[in-house]
Amino acid sequence: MEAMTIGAAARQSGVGVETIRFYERRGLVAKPPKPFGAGPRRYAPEIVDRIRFIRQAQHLGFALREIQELLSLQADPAADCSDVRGRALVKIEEVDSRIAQLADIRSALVRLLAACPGSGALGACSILGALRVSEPAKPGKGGVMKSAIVRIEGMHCEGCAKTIEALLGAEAGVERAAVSFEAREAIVDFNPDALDERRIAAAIERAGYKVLATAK
Amino acid sequence: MEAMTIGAAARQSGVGVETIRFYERRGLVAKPPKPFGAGPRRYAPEIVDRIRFIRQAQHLGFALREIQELLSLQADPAADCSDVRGRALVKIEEVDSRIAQLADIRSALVRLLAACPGSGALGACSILGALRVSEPAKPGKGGVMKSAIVRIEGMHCEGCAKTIEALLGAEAGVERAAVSFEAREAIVDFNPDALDERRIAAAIERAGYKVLATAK
DNA sequence: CTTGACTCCGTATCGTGGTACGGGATTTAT
DNA sequence: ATAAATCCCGTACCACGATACGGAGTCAAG
Repeated sequence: MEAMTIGAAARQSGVGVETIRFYERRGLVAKPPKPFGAGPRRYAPEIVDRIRFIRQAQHLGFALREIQELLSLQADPAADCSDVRGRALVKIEEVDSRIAQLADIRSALVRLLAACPGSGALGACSILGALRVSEPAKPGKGGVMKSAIVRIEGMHCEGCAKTIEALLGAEAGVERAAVSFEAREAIVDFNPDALDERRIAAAIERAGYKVLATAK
Repeated sequence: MEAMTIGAAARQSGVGVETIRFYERRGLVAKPPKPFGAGPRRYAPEIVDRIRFIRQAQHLGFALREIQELLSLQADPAADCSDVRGRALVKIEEVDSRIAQLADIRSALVRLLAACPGSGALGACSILGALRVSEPAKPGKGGVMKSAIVRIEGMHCEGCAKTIEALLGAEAGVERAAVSFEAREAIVDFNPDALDERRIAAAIERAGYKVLATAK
């Protein structure tokens, strides 16, 4: 196996012909020179290794642009192993933050599910309701901040208080939320343009607690 | 605030004008009819709610196509809350599998890092070497699995236990995590190449609980 | 000497979620 | 009255990683 056509190279490296051409256009692999006269380009077996390298790195979450850098690093005599190590570290951090982000999404979804009655008319669907309510809330755009004290019934423990706090904190327009299990109340600072007491109460009730009254 | 121009609607819902037009093209929001004679289209205030709904759902990981379905569901008198619930469940599963995939990537990267000398010539770089060779270890390929029992302080209720469990499950390298509120402990099976007890403890403490000790 | 398989090369298309541009009409503020 | 802001509408473009298409050339086998 000394030199092969693009089709053979594609089969050996497990990608499509078009993909190799695509990598050539992107500068990830070299395009062999046209043979004298006519005939197909001849690919050296190293290209297969190079393509496998690319696919491996992709599996690890590296983008083609980053793989390109790894490959030039590989060709650079002045490059040090710590350069590569650094890139791996950065990638781990990226993966971590993506995971954390997904974990947030997950817990928000779980929260919605937990508050959902499970069946019945859509008008009462707490999931759709939660989606309807919230808002992006501009960060402190000089808008007046309002404060509400909400009495809550049905908390069992400090953990419930924390749950409600997190819930309120996630609500759009809420600047700060403090829930006391002992005092059975929540103190919520919020942007009145984005939110009102009714909505706050609704958010708490959606989580399965009872709101007694709100005071300014 | 009865009807507004597209610009006002955009400001109120926190998106750009172009985005609203884009949503109109995608059929996510209705395009108000042109007023008789001349003048800008007039948007009803409901559009703001609808756009906020869309953004909220996006935050939860729903694609625009899926949001479109949620919106039609909302308009469908025959739709049931359980339909919505089902979609949320599916989305959670998607999020979970994406997290699992990222966890695999993470542990592969960590493994590479662990084997890396940290500096020196690239020829000897084990990371590049591993990429050159094929195939990252498949999960459960005889890799030793370790088990740890972690005593936890600060759980208030069964919900706390579930929280920690989900958290640990999302940690890279964790194969299985069971948290008992009654026993005040977590049993974690994990890949020792990707993780150790310190990291597990750190993950739990990050969530606000206290770890007492770990035993093999 | 024809058929089929393959190559070459440029260009177009996909899906995802938008953003940008440009020219003309109109509305609002001064 | 005029300038600045907005609106309208179509179209083009961004990243990302490919995949598809079409017409022409080349090659080996039957």
